[in-house]
This record gives sequence, structure tokens and C-alpha cells, in this order.
Amino acid sequence: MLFFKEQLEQFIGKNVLDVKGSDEKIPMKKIQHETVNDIRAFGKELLFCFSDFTIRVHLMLFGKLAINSELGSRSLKLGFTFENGEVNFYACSCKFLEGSIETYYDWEKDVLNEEFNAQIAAEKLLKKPNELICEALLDQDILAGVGNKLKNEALFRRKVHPESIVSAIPKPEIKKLVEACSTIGKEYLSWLQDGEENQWAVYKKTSCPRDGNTLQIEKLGKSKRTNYFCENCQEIYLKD
DNA sequence: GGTTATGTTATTTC
DNA sequence: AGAAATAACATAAC
Repeated sequence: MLFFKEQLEQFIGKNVLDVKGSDEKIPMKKIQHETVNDIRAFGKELLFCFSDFTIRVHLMLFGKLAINSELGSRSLKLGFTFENGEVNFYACSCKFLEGSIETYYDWEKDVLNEEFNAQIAAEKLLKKPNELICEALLDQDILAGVGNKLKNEALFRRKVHPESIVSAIPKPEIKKLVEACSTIGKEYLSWLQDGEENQWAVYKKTSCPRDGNTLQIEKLGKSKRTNYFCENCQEIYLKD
């Protein structure tokens, strides 16, 4: 979401002339004529901060946003009109957060925030000793912003098998994994900013870029998310 | 045309 | 009651 935040900065400090959309959880009248004090990103969420409340937008799987344009084929969920342009959201999840935004978020959890704290994230992962690492890395309360792509890529880069048990992975490796999530997240952002194609090593790929081995594609864990991994070069850590 | 997918929350079931 | 499974949401790509 950091990618969009940068494109939305033109609206910081601007007054909301009009609010539209079908999201009944959002009190449209309260927002009208209010001024956006800040636009922030937290993990996969975008935050429009007003003086007494914040509007949170999450694009989920299928969401889209349009800046200074409209997507005619979709039905508008939430749209802001400013004096200098407009933002329109579709197929997203919106929430009205009363009060100060600081009471809702710990910025150090967000892998793309400058306050991201890898040490704390690693410690929190270790508090889930029995989980598969491929599930634990997706915990938004520990690593906000890490999705299935970053998870797969981080595990591959660190040569850790997705079915490894958290408590069996050496502690220094846990920290390295956490740092890889953040690093790869930044790489992803720079591809987006530079308009480059995604350069995933294993996500949606069929062969290992290290040894050419055919990648395993499996839905693992309780959440059954797809995992792409190389059995040859990703080590599995199991309890003894 | 069916399946799958960058994700989370609400509801139902056990 | 609380955990765990299931559904819901809504769209594009293959």
C-alpha cells in the first residue's frame, strides 16, 4: 500500500468536497467537508487520517483504486472528491476508526515502515513454537504486510522449507527470515515504482532458479495457502 | 466454463 | 464458551 500512499500524497491537507460509495459502514456525512491530515500505509491497509477519526481501506484480493479516474465497470465502494482530484475504491473493505490512529497501530510491525523492528517480530514468531513457518510468517499481527508472495520468496531466499516448525528453526535464522520479508518487500515496492515486471524467484514459477529442480506446489497449513518451494535447496527443520 | 488467486472477517459447527 | 471449520465477499486470469 506504500506504493499507493505515495501517489495519494497530493491529497494530504485537502478538504473532502464530496464522499460517495455504497459502503454502509462508513458515515459519509461525517467525512464531508473534513480535511485529510495524513495518508498512511500500514501493512496491506491504507489510512486516511482526519482530526477525530481515520478511514481504513483494505483492498483484499480483488480490490482496486483509481486516482483521478473512475472504473466504470465496477460499483463504487468508497470515493473521495477533493478540490484537486479524486480517489475511488472498489471491491475493498472499509472501516471507520474512531479517535487517534496511534491507538490502533504499532508501526514497528509493518515490514515496510521505517520503524519496522525485526527483533520484536522474531521474538513474537518464537512465541508460536508449534506453527509451521509458512503460516507464522503470514500473521499480520507480527509481520504486517507480508502476504503469500513475500512469504514464499523469503522462505526460498533463506533456504527454509515452508513446513519447518518455528521452534526447530535456529533463532538467528528466524531473524534472517524476518529481515528477508522486509528486504523483499522493499524490492517489490521498487519494481512497482520503476514499472518493472515482477521478478519472483519461486512464486508462480515451476523450476528452481538455483538448481533447476521442479518446484513443489502445495497448499499447506490450516490456511491452505499455496506454497512454492524447492525440496532440494530449502531445508526442513523439524522437532527432534 | 471451471478453477484459482496478492486476504480478511463473519458465521456456523464442533 | 471457545476453538476450528466454513462461507462470504467480488473479480480477473488462465
